[in-house]
Amino acid sequence: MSELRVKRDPEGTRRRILEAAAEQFTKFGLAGARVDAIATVAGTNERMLYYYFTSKEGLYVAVLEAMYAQFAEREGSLDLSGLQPSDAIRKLAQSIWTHLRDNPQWLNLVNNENLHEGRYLERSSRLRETISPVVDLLRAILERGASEGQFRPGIDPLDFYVTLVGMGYYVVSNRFTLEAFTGRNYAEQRNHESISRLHVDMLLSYLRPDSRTMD
Amino acid sequence: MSELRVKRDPEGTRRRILEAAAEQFTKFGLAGARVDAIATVAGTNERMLYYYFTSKEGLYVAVLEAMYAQFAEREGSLDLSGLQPSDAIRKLAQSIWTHLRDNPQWLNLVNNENLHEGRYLERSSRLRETISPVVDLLRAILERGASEGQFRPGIDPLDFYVTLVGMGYYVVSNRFTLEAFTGRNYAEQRNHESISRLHVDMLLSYLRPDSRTMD
Amino acid sequence: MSELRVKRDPEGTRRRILEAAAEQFTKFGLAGARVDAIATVAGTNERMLYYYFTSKEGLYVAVLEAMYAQFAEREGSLDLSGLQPSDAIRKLAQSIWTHLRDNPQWLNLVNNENLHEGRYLERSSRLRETISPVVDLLRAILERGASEGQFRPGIDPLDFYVTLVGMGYYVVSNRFTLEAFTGRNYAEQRNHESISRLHVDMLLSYLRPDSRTMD
Amino acid sequence: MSELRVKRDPEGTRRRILEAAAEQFTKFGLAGARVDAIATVAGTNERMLYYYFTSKEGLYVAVLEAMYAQFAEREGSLDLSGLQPSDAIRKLAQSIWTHLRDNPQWLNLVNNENLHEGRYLERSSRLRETISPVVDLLRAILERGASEGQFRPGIDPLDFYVTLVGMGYYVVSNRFTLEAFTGRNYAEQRNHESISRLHVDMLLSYLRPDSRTMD
DNA sequence: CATGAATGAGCTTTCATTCAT
DNA sequence: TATGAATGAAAGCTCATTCAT
Repeated sequence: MSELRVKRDPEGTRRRILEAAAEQFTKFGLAGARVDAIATVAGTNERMLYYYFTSKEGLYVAVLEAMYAQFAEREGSLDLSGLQPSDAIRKLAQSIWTHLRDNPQWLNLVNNENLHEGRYLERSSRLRETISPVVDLLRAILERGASEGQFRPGIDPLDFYVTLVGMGYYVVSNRFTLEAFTGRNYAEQRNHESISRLHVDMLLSYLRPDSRTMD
Repeated sequence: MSELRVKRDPEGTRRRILEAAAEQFTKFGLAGARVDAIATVAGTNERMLYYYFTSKEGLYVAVLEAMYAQFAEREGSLDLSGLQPSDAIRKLAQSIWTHLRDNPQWLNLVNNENLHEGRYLERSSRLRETISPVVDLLRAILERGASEGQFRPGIDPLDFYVTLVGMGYYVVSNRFTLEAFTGRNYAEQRNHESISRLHVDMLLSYLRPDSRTMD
Repeated sequence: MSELRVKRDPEGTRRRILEAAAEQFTKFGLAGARVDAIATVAGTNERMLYYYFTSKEGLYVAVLEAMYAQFAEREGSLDLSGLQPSDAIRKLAQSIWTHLRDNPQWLNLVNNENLHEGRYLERSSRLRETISPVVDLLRAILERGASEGQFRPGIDPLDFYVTLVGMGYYVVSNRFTLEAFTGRNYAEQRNHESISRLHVDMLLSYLRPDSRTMD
Repeated sequence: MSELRVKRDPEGTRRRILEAAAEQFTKFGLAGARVDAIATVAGTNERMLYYYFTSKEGLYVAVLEAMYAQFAEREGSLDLSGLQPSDAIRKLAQSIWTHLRDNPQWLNLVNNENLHEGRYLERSSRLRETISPVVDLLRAILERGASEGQFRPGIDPLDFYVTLVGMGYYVVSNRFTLEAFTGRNYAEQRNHESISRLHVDMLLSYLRPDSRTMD
């Protein structure tokens, strides 16, 4: 917006619309966002929005795809080679949680998508593969840990991954209602670190081979 | 709707509006819900909605209050006396998770409230006390477990509670996006039980006094 | 409103509604006034308003009648006996102008009635006689002045009366737009007195028998 | 309305809306006028009204400005050069009164604005200068008349102007209530001429230098 | 590629009024 | 006599979208 405007700049216009839409959809949801506001923020007019994305919903799907792509790229570039299994888990968790904490708008979009029962996600093509690399990575770590006798065997990597992500997701996504009820703001550095320590502890306690005897 | 309609029934009208609003707000969010649809579902006309709740937002706040009250009532009535500490944790977790899984609309409302950064929750009065009874209960269990040498000492009950709730919350709230990416539907009995088992295991592993040496 | 409320007080209720209606109609006009606001100000409910006055328009007509009656009563009680013709004119004018200045809301009502082309005034019965006593009074003064050689003869008392009233009416009724354009506020004592002096001068100059030669 | 419609005609659309609004606001006042009716009369839809004028009130202010501008233009083009002072007064008065009589809707708008205590007039910018040219003109006439010994000296031109305008304003603006009470219709040619003669006589009688001795 | 003008449907809200007790 | 509950119509305004240039 504040950047220098070129007269005919198709790619730039498209990109600015997408960025503005991302901002508005994450702030207000699909129903709450205004086409008019998106155009204004993008520094163009409503017509262009339809020119490039066909409809409000089309634009919403485009934003969804872009954000998932961005998220996947970030997770895919994680290098855990040469680490002890427990350290690898630690680093993986911290990486994901930090990313979530630093991109809370992203969570709004995901929540919105769940409100719509995933309808728009289905509409998009390239997806499923988005998540698998990280789960594969995790599977490898768990297997290595088990074979080395450090982790308990037989853990489902997908459930474990979902649990790990959920720990970071919940405290960020629900930071406002949580603060209202607990008086504790989990977006604050101190509180976030403190509960993250708890979460790492919990994950690693669970992975210990002897802990299994308890249940 | 299908219930017998009495001609003059202020309490009934009010209640039906509230129920219809709860349904619509949880389905579509504050912005997405239509006043007109709420009135129709409630079997009355739009005017009554303003008669009883002043505005759409006023109605939203009323729904929010009602749902939180309902949630608190349910959690408050939990009886864990006479149970071993670890069994008490198990029962508490199962109770909360079951409740969450059976009331997914409730989570939509909470997510919506987080989208609004908790603005409407602030507007309501009676709150904070809603959560404390359960946390007090949990604190007592943790202390008893620690004094009996079964749990590690020094655990923050609030962080532990948030973690516990979050485990159940995340898989239910995000069931649609999770299914899109993992192919696994956590609303299904089998998957829900399986990951719940993982979560209980994890909580109890963490609580074991010797697990602490690991980190 | 602030007076002591009796439980069953038909006359009081009716009177309070009428007073509240007068206030609201003069402030906002017929279209702008709100039935709901009238009831609130009157300290009763909307239903009573319909009980006593049938409709909003019925109430408006009642207010109109009441205010005209009040105005007529005031003018009718004027005693000009024993005064020199020119002094009688002076006193008559001052009396009317002061009354207008002190009851600007009344003018709003009259303007409103003119906006409606006098439709509601027609609906009322006892009227025409309202004005005649003052005009009769004025006619008598003019005739006496003429027969005594102080006033020019042949003046139409009705036109003269209309002119006289209009002088006071215009500066009060249009005080806001006049101030916006002239910067002079004719509701202020000083300005009102100054222009009133001009008006009296003008009326009396015109009445002088020799002034007629000029035209 | 009945004119030929061009498909894309921004200026025309804007103008037609303004004209329709002027008609409706003068007929029914700000509160009484209907946005829907304005759009229909303008031969467009309600949306365009907001497109060009932001809100109903915005449109009202635009109408106000347009009508004042029109009024000012008309008065500004008056040529009184080469006339005897008394004839100049006569011509000025006749010009203003005729204009008022021929544009009674304009008076409705002014009355409406006074009902609103001039709130919307304030909102507008260019104003004060609207009236001054005519007052300057009048001041010059009065001074010339005084220096030539035809008029009494020391007359305040602003008060004199207000009085002059008021004479024409009152009988037109209040023609309906006046007819209800006096039975005389001042919009009719005969009656209007008759009272106008009285008014001119009165103004000139007052201006005569010797009339001043009377008071 | 870009944009101002135009549209109709639908939104939340308010209105005057009537019903039932 | 008094009042809370109920209503339908319509108000002002906003929405996503399309047309014409």
